[in-house]
Amino acid sequence: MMAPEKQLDEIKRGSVELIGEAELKEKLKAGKPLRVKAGFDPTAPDLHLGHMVLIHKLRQFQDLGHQVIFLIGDFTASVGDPSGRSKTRPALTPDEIKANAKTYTDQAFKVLDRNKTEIRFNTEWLAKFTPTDFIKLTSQYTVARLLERDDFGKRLKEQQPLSLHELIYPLLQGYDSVALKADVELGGQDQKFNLVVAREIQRAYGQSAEALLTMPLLEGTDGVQKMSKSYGNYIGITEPPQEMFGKLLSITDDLMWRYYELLSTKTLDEIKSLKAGHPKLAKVALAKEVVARFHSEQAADEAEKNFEQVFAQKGKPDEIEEKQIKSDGSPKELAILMAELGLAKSNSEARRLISQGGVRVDDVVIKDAKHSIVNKGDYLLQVGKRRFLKLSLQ
RNA sequence: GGAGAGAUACCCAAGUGGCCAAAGGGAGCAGACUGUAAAUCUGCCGGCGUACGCCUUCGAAGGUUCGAAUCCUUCUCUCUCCA
Repeated sequence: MMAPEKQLDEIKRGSVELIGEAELKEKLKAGKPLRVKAGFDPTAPDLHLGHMVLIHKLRQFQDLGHQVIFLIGDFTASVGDPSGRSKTRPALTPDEIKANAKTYTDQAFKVLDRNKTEIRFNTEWLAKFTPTDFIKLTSQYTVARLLERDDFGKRLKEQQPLSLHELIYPLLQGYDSVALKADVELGGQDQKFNLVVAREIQRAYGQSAEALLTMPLLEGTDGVQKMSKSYGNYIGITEPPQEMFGKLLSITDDLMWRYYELLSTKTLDEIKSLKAGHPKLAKVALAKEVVARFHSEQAADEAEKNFEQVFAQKGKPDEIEEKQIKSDGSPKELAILMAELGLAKSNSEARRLISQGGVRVDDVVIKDAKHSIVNKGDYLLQVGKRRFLKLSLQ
């Protein structure tokens, strides 16, 4: 095993904060593999690059020879995390959770070593909680201290709802660490409060407090808000290579370096030399690296080629979705066709797109909102810069 | 338990009887410019119709009125203060 100091350097790389460093060092010196925990919420079945920041870090722990615990918060998910207000989450059935969890782990194992990962669900211990257990847990912490949390205080001030069960959430999450006897917990920066509570809960239950490693939140493709499915600014790791590549190239330059910092396996020196070159080249390299990781080298090459073809040379992708529509011989209004084909949400929207010059048929910009397609045959429809569809009118 | 405030379109937020499909901002979409970057500028931004227009929408359900997001009643939810 690597020397404790060197391990610490590796562990801290890219992180925001490491709490409990001294104890961690002691544990490392003891030479026993650490139990490293990170929790995930199985309400959304898809992982995106934002989750990968954490998983990437978990992988590093694995490489250092530690035991990684991939905790699926199936119980806490039903409690509802404090960030989503007033939306009643549909209660997932055990089957759905199982299915989500499988998708989750399958995706995570593109980065993690499956054989070295312990997968756990927190219903395992939380579902067995008796009222007595529950009271014992809740008596370990005071309301005032819970209200110290920014989220909570802010919501109170802004007159937003704050439910009782949300206050309890951090305690439950903290108990996970007790049940798992975690030595280290990873979490996003936004999880800091919950994580700190976990340390105290562990102490209250007679365990040594885990070290906390917080990672920055990856901004989504908009470059402002954290990557999240609900903001629609995410890059899902199961997205097709071309999609992934395109999204990565559309991020801002500043954001690109963040992605490098948090997701790339490139060394700091390599990144430095990329910074000296043209940003476009660096962005392509990033996009290729990510696509290669979640798909394959080959897919990455193809995605790049396709991209250059479509955008740099204003060509078309090699593969374009095809749809057929039956014609009765009468002229078909383009706008209506577009709505039918899903290229626009409504006829009106389609008309707007057309009159704004955003629609091409066989490479010709159509500006007449009343434009109709008369003859049967094949047409290539293009909306905006990147949406293509082959229409076969029969 | 008592008193008060509030719920408006994807989000924030104006609007207190007709001029409201509903100001403004953000997000989004399209165009110009580019490196499909950012910034900037332009247009659009509930649905249907080329348009005058029509239909559905302002927490929910009823009611008053020629006419309601706006007034009344009940209900649901949230917040604040007091106990």
